Amino acid sequence: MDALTIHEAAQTTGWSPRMLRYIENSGLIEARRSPSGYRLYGPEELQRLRTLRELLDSSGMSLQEVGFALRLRRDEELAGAVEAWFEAEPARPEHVPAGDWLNWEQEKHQRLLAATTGSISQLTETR
Amino acid sequence: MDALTIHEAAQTTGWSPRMLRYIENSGLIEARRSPSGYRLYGPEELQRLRTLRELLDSSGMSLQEVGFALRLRRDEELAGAVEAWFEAEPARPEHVPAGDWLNWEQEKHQRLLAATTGSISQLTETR
DNA sequence: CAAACCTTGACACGACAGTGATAAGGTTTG
DNA sequence: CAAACCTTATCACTGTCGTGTCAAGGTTTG
Repeated sequence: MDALTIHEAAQTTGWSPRMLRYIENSGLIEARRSPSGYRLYGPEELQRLRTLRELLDSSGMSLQEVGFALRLRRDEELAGAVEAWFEAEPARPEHVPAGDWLNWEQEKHQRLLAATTGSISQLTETR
Repeated sequence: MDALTIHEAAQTTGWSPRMLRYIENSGLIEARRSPSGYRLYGPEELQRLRTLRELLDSSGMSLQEVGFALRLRRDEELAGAVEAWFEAEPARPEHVPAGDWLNWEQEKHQRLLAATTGSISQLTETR
């Protein structure tokens, strides 16, 4: 039986059992379950728990941010939308007729949205 | 003078002046300043403010998460550490002698740390 | 010069993240 | 079978995010 129960896993990884459950339903590290529903932590999960702690400590990230990073790499569309927002930055217009620039920006906004966010924009409509 | 003051910018973008300042010191969108220190929002900033709102609304991200995404793309080392953590996932050991596996994980952890986090590890030491 | 802006800093408040503790009930095991 | 686990759910508390508001003081402008 090369798997630990939640208390044992907590022991070797330095997390509390509470946090192990919390981490699990944040989607970061899920333990497999015994027939009766007990969490079982194998070598891989213990490894990830230890490196997770290390990651948080050394980088100053929050659990939630790691969760977000996970979301970013799982959700292609989300990553694309974020990417698009950052990429749009350098696009500074040089010469637009005075009085028109504000409006021009509005239109550009529309164009960009249509071009970049793709199916996300369905959800947005005219709100 | 093709730039708006903070109130005007708030007006056209739908943010409050308060939030414009908040967004600024979260590092997301910085307005240039007039000689006396007033924030001045040009076309580009207005554009970004509008698309930022769109991004938040359509993707369900928080401001803080966009801020984190920014940090991720500015801080190479941070991105590397996160990447390394996710990449380590599939590396599941197949056969380790019974009784040794727990220890093996410990060592692997050390190796991985040394290999991936680079100069970050200086900060971590033996804490 | 007074009204209407702007600045930074602070207090406040609801929502949520992170975490412990505790309750009510099922499982494993000496 | 009782002790020592496990499960989910909930209450509670601290801290941070997102946001408004207000204070004290500088700037712009009719």
